[in-house]
Amino acid sequence: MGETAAERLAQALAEAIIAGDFPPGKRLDEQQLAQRYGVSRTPVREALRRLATTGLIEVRPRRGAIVTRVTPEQLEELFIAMAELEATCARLSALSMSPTERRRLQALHDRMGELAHAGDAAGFAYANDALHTMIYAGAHNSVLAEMATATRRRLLPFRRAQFQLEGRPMRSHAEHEAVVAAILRGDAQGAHAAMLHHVTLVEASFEELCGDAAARSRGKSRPLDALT
Amino acid sequence: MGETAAERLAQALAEAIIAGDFPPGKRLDEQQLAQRYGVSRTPVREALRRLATTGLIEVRPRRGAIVTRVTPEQLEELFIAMAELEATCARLSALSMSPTERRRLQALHDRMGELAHAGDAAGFAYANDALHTMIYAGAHNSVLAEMATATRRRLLPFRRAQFQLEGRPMRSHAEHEAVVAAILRGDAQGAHAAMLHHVTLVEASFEELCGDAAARSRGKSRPLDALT
DNA sequence: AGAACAAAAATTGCATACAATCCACGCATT
DNA sequence: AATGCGTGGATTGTATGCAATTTTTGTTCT
Repeated sequence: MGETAAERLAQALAEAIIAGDFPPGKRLDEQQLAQRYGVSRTPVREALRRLATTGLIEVRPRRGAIVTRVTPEQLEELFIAMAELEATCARLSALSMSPTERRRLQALHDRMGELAHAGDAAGFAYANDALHTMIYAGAHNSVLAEMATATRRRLLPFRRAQFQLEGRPMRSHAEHEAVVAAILRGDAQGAHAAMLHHVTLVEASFEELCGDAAARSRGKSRPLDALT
Repeated sequence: MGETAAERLAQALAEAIIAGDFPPGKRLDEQQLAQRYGVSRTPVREALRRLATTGLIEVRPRRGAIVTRVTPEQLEELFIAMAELEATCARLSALSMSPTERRRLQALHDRMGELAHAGDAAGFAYANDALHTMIYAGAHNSVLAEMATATRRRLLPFRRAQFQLEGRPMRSHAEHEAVVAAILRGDAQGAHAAMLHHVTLVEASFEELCGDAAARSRGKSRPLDALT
């Protein structure tokens, strides 16, 4: 038990929410959660406050906590923010990645090509995370990296089923090609543009996956569920 | 007392830290703070956790909270992150500001020119915040705006005395000119570049203000104090 | 004298008790 | 019948007590 109970609880709750055990808008009763996880209300409260800072839940003073209802508009903003953050990291990576980092980036990208060809969606998804994380790190700025990973985590519920789309890994790989090539040749503007393009296509693919539910309900601002 | 005690405490502590009442590295004793503010340890704990998420303090499990010691390297990263965030907002503003927003931006910029000429450093500093906030808003992305304001807040202790530098408002105004002009003419790349340039110069001006303490101690990673 | 170990003191984390606020339901009034 | 108000229940916010862990201090041995 190296960590504190509140920390573990926050992790467990985050996973539960992402997994969809608690639907958006669900009220999170402190006493109930305390019983369910076998602790007192104090660490539950601390975990809730912590989750609130990640945007997963909202706590209104004296009115309890609820799982965040994310409207299509907010989702769009999140995707755009992630695109801009990743594009910025890609630009900085093009400028300041070390030779070693560039070699590793190339190696991972090549391996992802094999995975895409082999049709290994799960493996590709895992490696995809590593690739993006590598680009965050290559920017050599922990503040930006932290923001990017946080935003990525926040979008995770909506990107989960992404790579089950037929042919998505192959297309992703092709888009990565432009990003990686630009970074490797030190083309800052090119890396920025290519990454922006890539994430935009990922978002488009997401809307396609939803059966365009997001687009159709755009005007009504109906909150969305995560993909299960 | 509409708000909760923890909320008020967090605000009070943040102001105290920014004002320099608690120097970086200072240990924040829960009991001590509880007595000092006339509440129990519980809201103190909650306030500390909340401040930790803003980066103002650090809480190590079972080892208490300390005011964050920010090294020159971290400060550099914060400045760069802010520059990139603001540049991104400027780029998006160039693309998507409404005519009304553009008019208001122009008006504020003009007014700041008068303030700079009049030598009203305090007024200029206040309007400066409004200008940057306006550009965050013009990006029409609350996620990015939130990140930018948070980073700006976090750098506040180090930018406080900025505009007392002789001639800084005039130079700032000239740099803003390029940013505002690019936004108004819808020049995305130009707005991005101009804003990046501006914030970089602000950072340079900060280092000058420190008597180059930051630059000189770069190799030793000695934490910095805020500007009082 | 300095280092290593042990016990005590202090501080944080968690549990429980109490107080304040919000919400729902019911009743009275218009 | 609908709206406003009041009371009771439920839920969150705060205080305090206890357990666990860290830090300090004192002692002893090299």
